[in-house]
Amino acid sequence: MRKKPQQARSRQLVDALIEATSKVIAQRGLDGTTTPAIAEAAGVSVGSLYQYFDGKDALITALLDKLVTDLARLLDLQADTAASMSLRDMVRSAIQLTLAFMRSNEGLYLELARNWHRLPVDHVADTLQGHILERSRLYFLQHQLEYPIRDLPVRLFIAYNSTLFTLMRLMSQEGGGVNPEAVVECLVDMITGLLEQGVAAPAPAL
Amino acid sequence: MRKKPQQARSRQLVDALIEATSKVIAQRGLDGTTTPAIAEAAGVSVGSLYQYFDGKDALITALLDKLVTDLARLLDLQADTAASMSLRDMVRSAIQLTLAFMRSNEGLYLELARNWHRLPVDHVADTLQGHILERSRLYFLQHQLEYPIRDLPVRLFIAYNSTLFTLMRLMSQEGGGVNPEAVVECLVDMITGLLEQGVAAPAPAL
Amino acid sequence: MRKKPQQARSRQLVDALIEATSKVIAQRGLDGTTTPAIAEAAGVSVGSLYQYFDGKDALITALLDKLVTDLARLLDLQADTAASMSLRDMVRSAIQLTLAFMRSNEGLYLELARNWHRLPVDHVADTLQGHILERSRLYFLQHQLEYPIRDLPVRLFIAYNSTLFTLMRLMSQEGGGVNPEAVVECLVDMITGLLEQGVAAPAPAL
Amino acid sequence: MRKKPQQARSRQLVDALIEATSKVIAQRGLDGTTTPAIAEAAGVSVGSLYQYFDGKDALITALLDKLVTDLARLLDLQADTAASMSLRDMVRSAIQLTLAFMRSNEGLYLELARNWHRLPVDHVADTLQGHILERSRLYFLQHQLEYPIRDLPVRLFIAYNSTLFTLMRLMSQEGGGVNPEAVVECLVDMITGLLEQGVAAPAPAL
DNA sequence: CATGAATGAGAGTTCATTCAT
DNA sequence: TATGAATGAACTCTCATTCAT
Repeated sequence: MRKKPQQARSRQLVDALIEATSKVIAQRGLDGTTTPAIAEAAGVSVGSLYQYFDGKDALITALLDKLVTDLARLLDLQADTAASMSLRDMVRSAIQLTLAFMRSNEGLYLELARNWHRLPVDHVADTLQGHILERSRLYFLQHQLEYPIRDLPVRLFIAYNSTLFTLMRLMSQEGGGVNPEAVVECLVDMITGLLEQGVAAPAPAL
Repeated sequence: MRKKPQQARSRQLVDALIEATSKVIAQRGLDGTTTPAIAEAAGVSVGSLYQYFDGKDALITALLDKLVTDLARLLDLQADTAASMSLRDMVRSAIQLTLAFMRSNEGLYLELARNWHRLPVDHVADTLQGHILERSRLYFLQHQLEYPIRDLPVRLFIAYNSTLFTLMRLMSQEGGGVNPEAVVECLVDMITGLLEQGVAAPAPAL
Repeated sequence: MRKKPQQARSRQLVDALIEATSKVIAQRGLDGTTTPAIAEAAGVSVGSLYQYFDGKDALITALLDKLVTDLARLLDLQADTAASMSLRDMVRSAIQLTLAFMRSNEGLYLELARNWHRLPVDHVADTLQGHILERSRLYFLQHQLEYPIRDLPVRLFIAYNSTLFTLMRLMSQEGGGVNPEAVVECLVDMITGLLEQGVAAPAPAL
Repeated sequence: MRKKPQQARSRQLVDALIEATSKVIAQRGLDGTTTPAIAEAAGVSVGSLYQYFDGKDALITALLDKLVTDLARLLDLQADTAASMSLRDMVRSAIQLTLAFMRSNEGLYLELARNWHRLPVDHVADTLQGHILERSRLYFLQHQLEYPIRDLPVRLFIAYNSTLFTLMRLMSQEGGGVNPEAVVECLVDMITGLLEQGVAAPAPAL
């Protein structure tokens, strides 16, 4: 950020610009997200945008920073609720939450997830990974499962990448032959299995 | 495609352009792939490019069409080899093949997979899906597993999306904390489990 | 200037702005001198800047006006000291003073001299020219050289332009092959000769 | 230069762009020399400009490269003519040539000289310096003056810088009080003296 | 047919200046 | 009066596409 907003008005502007960025990404895609488009969506001139942000990338980074906060809060909430669930129910809950989240906000999160490799995503990833790891550790402890679970980071890495991409693809071709409910249920089975395998002995080959 | 290449030279030119497209994508990324760059890589003028293709998108479509053929052939080969394997070994073989494939060709396939949602990917997806479904059907029949497997399309949908994205992420941060071998092995377990569940009774909750 | 500063605070502000202008020019060059930068350096808002100055040009004009006063005072001082010197020593003294002056103030004067033609320089030039002419007249009178010297204004015009530009170029490529001491000494000879020729008969051709 | 012009038409364009650059500099000054202005003056679109030049700086560099060639040729011509002159006449001839040169081309050279420190001038300076040094060496040899002259590079450095800036200033305020002929004549005396001093013993102080 | 010159809309960015607060 | 938010014209540069040669 170039200048620190010192008046109330400009703090509003900064928020409006980030909000506008999210709208534009949602509506026109990441490629259609241009500085003119953002400025227009925020109802200000391009100049104002550059008063507070170094450019498009800075705006997107700011948006991601804001989202990661929201997301972490959401995850905490879900974790509290999920503490008492069975593993399977917890996984289902998490997946359904993710799906709802990606469907919300006019597809913003879907578009961001799709374009992850073009975004400055390290900070977000680290933060979320930390959150999830900690939450998982607690869950397993509370449920008196032996801990540390075998390869927990690896299992979680696979778990959320698999879930994310599968859901992304699901949403991208919704109405295109795959039954969403079936996918979710099957995904729940798979992820539950993945995590259980970290506790029990490796499954024998078929 | 504007013109159907009927002379040998024209067919060579078309091939050269598609080949050039793949090179440029691999070397400069999808965003850096410009028509002048493609023409130059093909040793042809931009004008000629437009003689045979409607534009950049048409070239990329053509490239994908070509790749899908190659891929199908590769899959067939692997399927023949895999016919005699246990399910787990077949899954491992498929995943390792996928990983090797994405690493090959100077990262072309990785770049394409990353940007799948910006590409005209429907045809590719349908073709591959058909291939994989058919191959799987055969495999299960040969192994005298009851057939039709419960929700086979859904399970396959989840299987390849999970695998693809996890491997993509793995490659994007190679050397960044995750152990590739462990991920692959864990992935093998997970996918094997996913497919087995279509055969056996649903796993009871933990 | 928009307003005449009548209160003490206003006068301080005006001074601070001019001072800030000189700092910014010295540090960022004339091209990098922007009104926001000046305001910030002065610890004032852009708005205030425009309360007291019509714009960037007015600020620079004010800076030059201030500098010409300082310069005239410096010249007077030097003139007093130089009154008793031989012509050669006086010339050397003046040149060394000029060099020191241009090196001072973090290169401000060098930057101004370089960009003279983009600056409102007439007033400065006239004032200095008057000063120098008067001082020279006095010097020659005191040293009982016949007066008026032939073409004194012309000789002085050549003298300071030659000196200024040669020193500017010298400083711009310091460490680049030319020996500063040798240049200064040679310059002293040349300028001394130039002035002497106004007294004695024109030198015969070689 | 980005692309090498392969067709005759584009070679013309390259020339037209350089020509346009010189016109724009002459007419609107270096600050007014923008890529749109150059493109318009050349009667082409901005895009064409960027096909052959990396930008404004590249165009200016190309212009300077072209000018240095012209200048060197001019200097050689003058040197041949001047070979038989007395030192004073040669100096006068050179100064008058410089003045005429700077007045030509609608003030282009004047504007370039004024802004020397903002231009990529190293190549030009080196080339000209080499030319002048070599020519001078020959001249002094031919006139059986002892060689090497004391501090020849230093004397030449002073000679052309003094001449250039004095003439620049003269032209910038033409009609403003200084008599051009008188300045030139006086300058001739000064430069002649400067060079003679490298041959004879240093002049005694007045 | 092949060529590559030419286009121009549109992106990102800067900064002198104004004006509501 | 002081502030700093807001403006917007202007600039540099890119690239998909067309079309004269």
